[in-house]
Amino acid sequence: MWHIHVFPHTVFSLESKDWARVAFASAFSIAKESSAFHRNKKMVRRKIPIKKIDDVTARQVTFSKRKSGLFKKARELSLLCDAEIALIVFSPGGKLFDYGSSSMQKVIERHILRSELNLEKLDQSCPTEQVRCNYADLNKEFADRTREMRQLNGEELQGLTLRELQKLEERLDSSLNRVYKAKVENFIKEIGILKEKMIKLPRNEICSVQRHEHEQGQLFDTSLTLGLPFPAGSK
Amino acid sequence: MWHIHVFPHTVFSLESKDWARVAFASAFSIAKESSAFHRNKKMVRRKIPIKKIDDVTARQVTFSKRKSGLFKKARELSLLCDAEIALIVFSPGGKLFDYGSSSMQKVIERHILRSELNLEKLDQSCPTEQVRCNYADLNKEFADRTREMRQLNGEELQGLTLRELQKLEERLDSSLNRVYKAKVENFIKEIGILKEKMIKLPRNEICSVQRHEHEQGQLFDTSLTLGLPFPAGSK
DNA sequence: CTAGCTATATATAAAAC
DNA sequence: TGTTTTATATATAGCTA
Repeated sequence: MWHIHVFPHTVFSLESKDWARVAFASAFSIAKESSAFHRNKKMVRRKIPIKKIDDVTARQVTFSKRKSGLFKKARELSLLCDAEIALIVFSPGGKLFDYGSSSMQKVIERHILRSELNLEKLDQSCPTEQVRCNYADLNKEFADRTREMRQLNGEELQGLTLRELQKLEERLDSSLNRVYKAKVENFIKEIGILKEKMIKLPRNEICSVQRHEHEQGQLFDTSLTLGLPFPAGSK
Repeated sequence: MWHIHVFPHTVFSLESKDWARVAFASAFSIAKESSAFHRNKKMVRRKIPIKKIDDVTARQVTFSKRKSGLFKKARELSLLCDAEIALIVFSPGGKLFDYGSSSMQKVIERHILRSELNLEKLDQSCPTEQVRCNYADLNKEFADRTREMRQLNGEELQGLTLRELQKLEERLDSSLNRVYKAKVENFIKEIGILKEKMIKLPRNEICSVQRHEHEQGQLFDTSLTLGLPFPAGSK
């Protein structure tokens, strides 16, 4: 495989070297005819570091451009993926720009619902009609969540189809895997801590350390049950 | 100074990038005639229309990618231009993602201040103490339930102790067992139904039954995948 | 779902209007 | 500020692991 590189970014690959030469030779002679050959453009668009732009004018221009880009992206994401989105932007000058995929208010309220921190504030002010509506929504969502969790607990499985059971099982299995991994990580960490302690202790205290290890026996048993190779160097 | 390399030995140097571009463009158009080109080419990254993506998997992937892009842009705009920004996104599945350049709440409050619509609404009804209490309770319970389910899903496991992880694993494992059993029962039942149908049918229709069985192939595959050996992590 | 990859599509810095 | 142009930087669709 042969490559034609037009630095710095473009690479074109060809299977035959001869072929590449011929192609390029032709291209070169054609290119020489071009007027573009004789133009000399300057290069622009440097990469900028992500920190506050010092120059005021440049900052404003960038703000304007990037803001419109951001809103466009938000709109697109909402449309493409059927997501509910709220975007609020205050310019440095204090001007407000916003976008809400459905109703700004609905999205914000939904957000507040999820945030315990905001709960106090919510209690202070008077909830609106919409909040009460959301109360019903929350109630419904809660019921759904409860049913889902029952099924995750392996209850109420009668009504499910084979396919649904299959999905449930896969979900549980992957959850189990993650939990297992977390446990193993935790386990390895604990082993590390124990080893460190052991090294630091003077010889005449080793005994008590060993007792301590024994108390943690379950920890070791667990690892063995799961087929973990015993960590190298541990005693 | 730009270079065009025809590897490994031939190098053309050009003074302007335009030269290189034109030369390359010609080379490329010639190259396109080559069968070698067509053999290896695979076209990717088509432009997509901005409307809801039908395919569920693709939608999820796109959501994930674009979401991170959107949050990145928001962060950048906030940093570059010293703007106050709040971004709230609910996935189609109801999961919440948010970003606030300062405090989410501060930005939202500032937004609400600016919105006359909200001011009117806020002046309206005050719910009773009872409703507020229930609402808060429900909200709290919902949050708890959500956290619990996340853990059942194998997320947010960092804070848990080894013992808690162990319990979680046991719980998942027994759930998995129940689901597995339910599935096997379901499976056996379906097999029974199929057999019964087969017996009832006259001989000359056996053929079609077999075709039917074939269409249900996944059911059998499923059972094989699943069955045996017992699901990972089970004891 | 997370993570990379490649080729393309988009966003955007700079400059000029 | 708004737009357009240009050349580059970045985002991301479709795949794959």
